[in-house]
Amino acid sequence: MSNPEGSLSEGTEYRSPIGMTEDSLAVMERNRVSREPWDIEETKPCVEGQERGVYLSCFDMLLTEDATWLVKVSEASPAVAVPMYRMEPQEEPEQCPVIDSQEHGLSPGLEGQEEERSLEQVQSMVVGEVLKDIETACKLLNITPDPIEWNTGNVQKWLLWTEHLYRLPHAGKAFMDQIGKDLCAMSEEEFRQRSPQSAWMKERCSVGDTKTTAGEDLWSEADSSCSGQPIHLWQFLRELLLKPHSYARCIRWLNKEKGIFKIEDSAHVARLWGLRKNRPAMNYDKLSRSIRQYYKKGIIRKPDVSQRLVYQFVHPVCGRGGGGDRNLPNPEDKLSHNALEHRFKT
DNA sequence: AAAAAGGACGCCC
DNA sequence: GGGCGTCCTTTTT
Repeated sequence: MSNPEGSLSEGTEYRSPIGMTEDSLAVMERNRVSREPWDIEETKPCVEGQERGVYLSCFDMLLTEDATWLVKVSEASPAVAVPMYRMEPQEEPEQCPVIDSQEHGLSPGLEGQEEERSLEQVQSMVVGEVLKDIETACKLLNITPDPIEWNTGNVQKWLLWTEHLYRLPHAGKAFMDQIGKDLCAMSEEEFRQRSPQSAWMKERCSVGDTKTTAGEDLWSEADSSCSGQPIHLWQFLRELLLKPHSYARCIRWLNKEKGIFKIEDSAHVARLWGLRKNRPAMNYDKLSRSIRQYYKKGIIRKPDVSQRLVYQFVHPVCGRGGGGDRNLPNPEDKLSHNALEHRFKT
């Protein structure tokens, strides 16, 4: 039984089972690469960087911001609280309750425990994905993932990358001649003093209005719509597929290499598409009609063995992150990606 | 019942 | 004209 048409008024937020809005999820998800979630062990070296506190790092820009969003959401829905101080990967998550049920006047039942687990998973995902992003960025920049080893050139590279990624004002001069060790030793206050403009930008991102489409806007900015063109449905689907820890519940790869994906929750995907296009009456019937238009154009097709809600990108293309997450020819995408690589690899 | 397929028409860029 | 969004009928799962 799907959502009756038109029942979702404009601006209505989809609330996931764990109590987070789509917007907050979307913000969490920005700029990540498309590797599978849950495997955070491999990026352990980066955790050291976090502990040392590289304040103008991807970690800071993403993690602190994400954590703030998480907290904001938790404030809006008291049933779910994600304390900021619990963002580190836990060695024994079972013993580290995320929800302080006493503080929030809730008695921990089976449902509560399940929510706790979900939240722990979300936290691990956020941390894991951020760490992966850092690792990926470092690979792309050809620098070590451990900031303590960065020389001045590495630091400037990282700054340039971060500024570009988050559209921050140029802050490189403020950190001229700084080596990674300096950055790691820097307190947040020192960082703010050194680059008040960037600090302000960060603040502004954190204080977004969760009730509006702020999250959506930020998300859009960082994704397909940065070209200025209205997003295509196939691009949107790809975006969702690239963010499995957010959207795997509604759409996921069956065979990433072949571009085969399954829509697990047609109503949800349609709702997201409707939100993105500001079409509150969007439903799967209409969305699927648009997908079927792609058959003739050779963009999406039904897989050889046709299954309900399973489609296939006709031209899966491997891309960034080495995970084969590019699925369609997109000249603009490719250009910008190549330009980025060229710009930062030197 | 939900999904799939595709025709038809309208709207907006 | 392209890319949907909407509505529709028929067929399949």
